[in-house]
Amino acid sequence: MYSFTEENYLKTIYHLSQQKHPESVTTNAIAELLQTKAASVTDMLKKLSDKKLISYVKYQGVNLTEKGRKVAIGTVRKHRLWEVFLFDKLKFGWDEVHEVAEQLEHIQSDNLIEKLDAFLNYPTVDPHGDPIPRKDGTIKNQKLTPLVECKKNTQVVMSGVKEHSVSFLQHLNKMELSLGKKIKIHEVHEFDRSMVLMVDKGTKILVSNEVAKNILVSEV
Amino acid sequence: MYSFTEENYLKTIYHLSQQKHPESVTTNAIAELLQTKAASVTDMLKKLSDKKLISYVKYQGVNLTEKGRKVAIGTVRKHRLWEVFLFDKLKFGWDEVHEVAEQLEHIQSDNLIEKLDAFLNYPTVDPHGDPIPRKDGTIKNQKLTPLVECKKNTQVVMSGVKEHSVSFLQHLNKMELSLGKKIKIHEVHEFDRSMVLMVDKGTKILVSNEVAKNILVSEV
DNA sequence: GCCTATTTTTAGATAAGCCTAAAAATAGTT
DNA sequence: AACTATTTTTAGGCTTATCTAAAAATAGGC
Repeated sequence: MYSFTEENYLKTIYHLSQQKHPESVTTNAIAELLQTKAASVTDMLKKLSDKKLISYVKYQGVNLTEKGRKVAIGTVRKHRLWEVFLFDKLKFGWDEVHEVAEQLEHIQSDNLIEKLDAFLNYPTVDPHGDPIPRKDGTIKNQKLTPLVECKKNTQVVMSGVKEHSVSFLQHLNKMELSLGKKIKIHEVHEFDRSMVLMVDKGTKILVSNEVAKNILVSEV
Repeated sequence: MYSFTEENYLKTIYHLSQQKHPESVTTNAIAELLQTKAASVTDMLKKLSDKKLISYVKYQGVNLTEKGRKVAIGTVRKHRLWEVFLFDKLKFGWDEVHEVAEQLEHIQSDNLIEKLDAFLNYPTVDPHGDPIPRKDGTIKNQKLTPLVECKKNTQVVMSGVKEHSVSFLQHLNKMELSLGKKIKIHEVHEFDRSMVLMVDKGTKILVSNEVAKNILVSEV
């Protein structure tokens, strides 16, 4: 139905319109996320606009139409289901799944996605804790709290990450921090806002403020 | 490494050079299998030749080089592993797997294929009984016999198909004939060379000569 | 051995998606 | 309100993979 490239543009516009608050998404922002040039983006915006997938006013940025949003969410759904497959079944690390899912998300077959969903037992979140859109396009967003906001002595469960970079995820691997771990905030250092955590009742570990800002937790 | 299109051309040339006997594969044959025009094929043959993937002499047809053969076999391996995944894990019918595997085979990740292979428990054949090339490029070809060559009262196991069309596979579904079934040749009608089979010691069924020619069996 | 039918290749175009360089529009500062 | 810096768009080109139509090479029948 839609090309590899069109799906990527729509997905990118969707992600950008989620972040921050913006009324509309800018050409440069799209170019940066897609690692391409602004001129190429403008070209594609015209095409997507002709196909009624976005509303686009020259120099004013873009927004997804309902039609475009459906395509974008469909792509996100496929991406995250494949990530679950790679992580749960093929034993990829959570730092490795994204790259391969970027390719798999463009496979065209509704039947495939439905069967994959069933095979994975209808997962609700991907390996990074991000929600998987349902077939009907709805997304159940459980709101997670940045670890950094937790008070001393509270007990929480690691349930997501804000930052998705490979280097951050690998850093968490080294610290043996992964989704589902029970975390008790043992101490908060005033000086640099670093935190001492007790993970799964094991040894205490120290995480920087930078790391604590990017870990998302939920109540026990 | 190689584009979607290049992989498809190489795979097609590989399949054609397996079929029949031919010293070299013709432009028209490639065009027909790929559902494209001879002129387009000529263009691509030049490019593949420049990349040393095929040996190509104008008007004389093509052959894969060792390099090209490796790429082709790699693609066949990926295709067949994905077919096993779709059939065994996602419960696709054997008449449905090919189409989706045509897309999945082009996903680029050696790691993915190794992990998929392990997850599937290192299968040796795909859902149609075709051998899955090993990682090193070798193919273990167990030779199968067309059912039509079997004598009355012999007992065999259905282990492959010669014809891969969706309509043939669906016809076999209707007859409840699938790989692994034990078949006893109960009778062979001289008149039209049709055969009466006893399948898994159940009821007797009649298969036409056309069908019997396209079913491959091995010894019990 | 020639002549015709078929196959294959060449020539010239098209569409998608990308690029650079230049022009136009917008936004921020005074 | 004007000037400058930034953003965005336009213009013109490139590559990949495709096409049609015409030309060239090959193969088969006599």
